[in-house]
Amino acid sequence: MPELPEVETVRRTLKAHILNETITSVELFYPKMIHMNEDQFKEKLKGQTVHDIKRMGKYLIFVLDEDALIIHLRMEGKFFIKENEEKDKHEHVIMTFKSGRTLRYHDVRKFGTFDLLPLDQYMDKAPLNKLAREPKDLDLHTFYDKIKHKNLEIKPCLLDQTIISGLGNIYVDETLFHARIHPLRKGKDIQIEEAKRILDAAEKVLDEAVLLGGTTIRSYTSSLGVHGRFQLKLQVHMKKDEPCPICQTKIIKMKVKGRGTYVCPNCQD
DNA sequence: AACGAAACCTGCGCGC
DNA sequence: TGCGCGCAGGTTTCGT
Repeated sequence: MPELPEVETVRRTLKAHILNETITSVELFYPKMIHMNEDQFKEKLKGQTVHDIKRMGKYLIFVLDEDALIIHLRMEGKFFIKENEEKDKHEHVIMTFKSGRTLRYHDVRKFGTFDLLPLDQYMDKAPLNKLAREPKDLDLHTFYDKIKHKNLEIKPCLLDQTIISGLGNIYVDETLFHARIHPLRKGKDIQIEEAKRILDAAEKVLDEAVLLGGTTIRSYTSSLGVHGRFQLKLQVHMKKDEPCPICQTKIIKMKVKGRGTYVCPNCQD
């Protein structure tokens, strides 16, 4: 669920709360989510201070003294800041700071990932080295060159973070609706003018969603208690059988490469 | 190389 | 009430 706007919202909220905090200890309850030795992970983090929190696509980057902690929330990852409270069943990483406060990583599905890499290397290694730019920074021709030979449908192209970053299932549906492009169109059949419409629509959709604090579709609490409001602006996603806001045709739900996909069969072609 | 499918997980809502 | 099943979805891994 967290796509670029939700991750950006988490970034801003987290930064306001834990900037300049120094890590005194780390507890790890699901070691599979880090991609290194558990003891090394804890030892390296200990003593480092959070100097900045950045974001690239859907990744959060904690800038520490020596290392970058690169976090992907995947489907359901979220953070909470607590004092001494008891550990929740779904908290998999707990960082304790000098102030006594703790940062809890909570993830029911356990899909999230943490990677710790030296500051001078993290851009050149997985998971960030192949990440594409996000819509506002992506050059039209760079984007067009990556899709123009693809036999793959445009929707999965847009979900591919090495082609364009930041979009997930919700915002791809919204982007294609605004661009008036059907999700089943092949990448190679997209004209450059249409590619421009897609980039413009993606930028606009993401910008507005960031302004509204992202989308909260699930009923349970979001990261740090922040609730987004963009769900109120969704045009097609989750709108099966409702009238298209432009032409009143019923929105249909279909599967595209296994993903639930909402489309106005009249506006998008 | 390029694509498809399965895997990673858990909770929820459904039909029976 | 309880059970099994499909579904949800971002990304990696494995297979073709």
